[in-house]
Amino acid sequence: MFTVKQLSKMAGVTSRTLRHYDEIGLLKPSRVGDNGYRYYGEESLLRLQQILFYRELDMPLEEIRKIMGRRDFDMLKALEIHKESLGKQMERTKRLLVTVDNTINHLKGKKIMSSKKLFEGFSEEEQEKYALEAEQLYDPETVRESNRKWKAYSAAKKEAILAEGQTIYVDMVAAMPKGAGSREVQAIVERWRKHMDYFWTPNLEQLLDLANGYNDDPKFKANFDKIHPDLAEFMGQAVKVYVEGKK
Amino acid sequence: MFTVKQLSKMAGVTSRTLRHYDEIGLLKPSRVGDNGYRYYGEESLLRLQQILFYRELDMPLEEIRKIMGRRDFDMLKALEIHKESLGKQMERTKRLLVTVDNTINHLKGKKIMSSKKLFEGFSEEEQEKYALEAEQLYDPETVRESNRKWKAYSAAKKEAILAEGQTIYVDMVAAMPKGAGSREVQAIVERWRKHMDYFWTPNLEQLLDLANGYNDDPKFKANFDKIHPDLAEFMGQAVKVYVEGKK
DNA sequence: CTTGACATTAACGTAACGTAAAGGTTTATA
DNA sequence: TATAAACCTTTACGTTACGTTAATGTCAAG
Repeated sequence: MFTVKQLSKMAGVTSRTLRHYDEIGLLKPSRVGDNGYRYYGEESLLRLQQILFYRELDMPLEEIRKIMGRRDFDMLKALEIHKESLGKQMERTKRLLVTVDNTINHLKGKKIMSSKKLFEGFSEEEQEKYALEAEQLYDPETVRESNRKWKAYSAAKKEAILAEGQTIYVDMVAAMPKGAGSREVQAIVERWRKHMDYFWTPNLEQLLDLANGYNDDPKFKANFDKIHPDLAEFMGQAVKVYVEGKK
Repeated sequence: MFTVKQLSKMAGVTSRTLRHYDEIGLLKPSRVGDNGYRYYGEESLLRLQQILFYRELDMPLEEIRKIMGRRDFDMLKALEIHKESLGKQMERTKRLLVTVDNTINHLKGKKIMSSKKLFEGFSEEEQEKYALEAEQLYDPETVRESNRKWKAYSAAKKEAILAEGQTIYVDMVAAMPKGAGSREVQAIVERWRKHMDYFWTPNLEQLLDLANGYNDDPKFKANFDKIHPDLAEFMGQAVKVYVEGKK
């Protein structure tokens, strides 16, 4: 068990940072003493390391929390992806070094640079930086494939489950005119929650994240759009009402 | 001449960012039209590029402004230092990649890692990142050496000037009990300002930055401490009063 | 001459902590 | 055993570098 100071020194962060991560639920201490002191165990080390890798790529803490909160979060897979991302970062820095050299020669009059060449390496699809990591987030393939529960079902059962999902979404579309807060819609959300049980059992917060994921992730959204263009957003609202009602 | 949108697209920043840089005086447009539109010329390109290089190393905008506001700011020299700094960044990333690999093997049970090895590459003298760049700021050697005015003096004259500086600081220490706002101290500040003229003629804001630099820069402060432990701080206060009185 | 893409200022919002302030706890040492 | 140094706590306001409306003005093209 490590104290705040010990862990912070090891990882090169301040104790304020650890307290902040506790506050936002990103890294909770393994144990809290009667005196209120935070104590971190070995597991915390690996988790903090992961957080720092994500942070290294300027990923918002909120998103880090979402990714690491996933039921199918795989640390080994995450580390492999970090390797790729860090590699991209190195390439970016290399391009910047080239730009520096070019600019030096430009200033010495040995070379002429176009306006846009001056900024080569800075932007250039800057979202691609941690795009890889983010992709890991709400890709339905990944979600199902990596799930033990799902794998255990027979082929026939899988078919049936997927069909059930379809009817739920179709029913939801039919109920949309009633409004997200209506009894009918909320009943369907209840069915949807039970349905999710086939894959994994999310808590209320994760349930909300999942429904919002329908909006955020393009692949997921595309599937919903096929049923109805407003379904994805409607689901988000309906689940929000549902979750708030449960608390 | 480029519009906000054009420049922002080239450099990969938002127009809000450019407006912000204008606000804080980091990058002013070359010309402002009667309609209030900002127009940026070729010089702005190089300046923005510099800013982005500094920003790449997580340097606060305020510090960037200070460095680039220096009378002896040398773009070529700055670019050379960027090369070094970016090189350090690459080494850091390399170490992180090693840490990723080590952790992977650790998780696979092929290796045992010490707690601190888990965080290798994250901190490790993290201040050194742009220490090089910041050093350029208030290092008296750099300042004097790179100054044309100073170089032009004869050896004897240089001696005399440095001696004059000493008497000013000694007089200042003697006047400290009178208080920073006292007539005596303010008179010495006036002498000090004239004295600075031998090196370069700063405006009021730069004068304040310089005096504060006596506090911030360890090398500079060490020299002052030899005369009196409170001199550096006192100078800052006295000059602050002086500058505020002049405005 | 209108429409759409651009520009402006003003002002409030946010993320990830930094930085006191005011106070309890633990540990080393005299 | 006392007491100081070094740790820990919560509370709360401050800061940086913009993002994000909102309300409005301007310019280029059809």
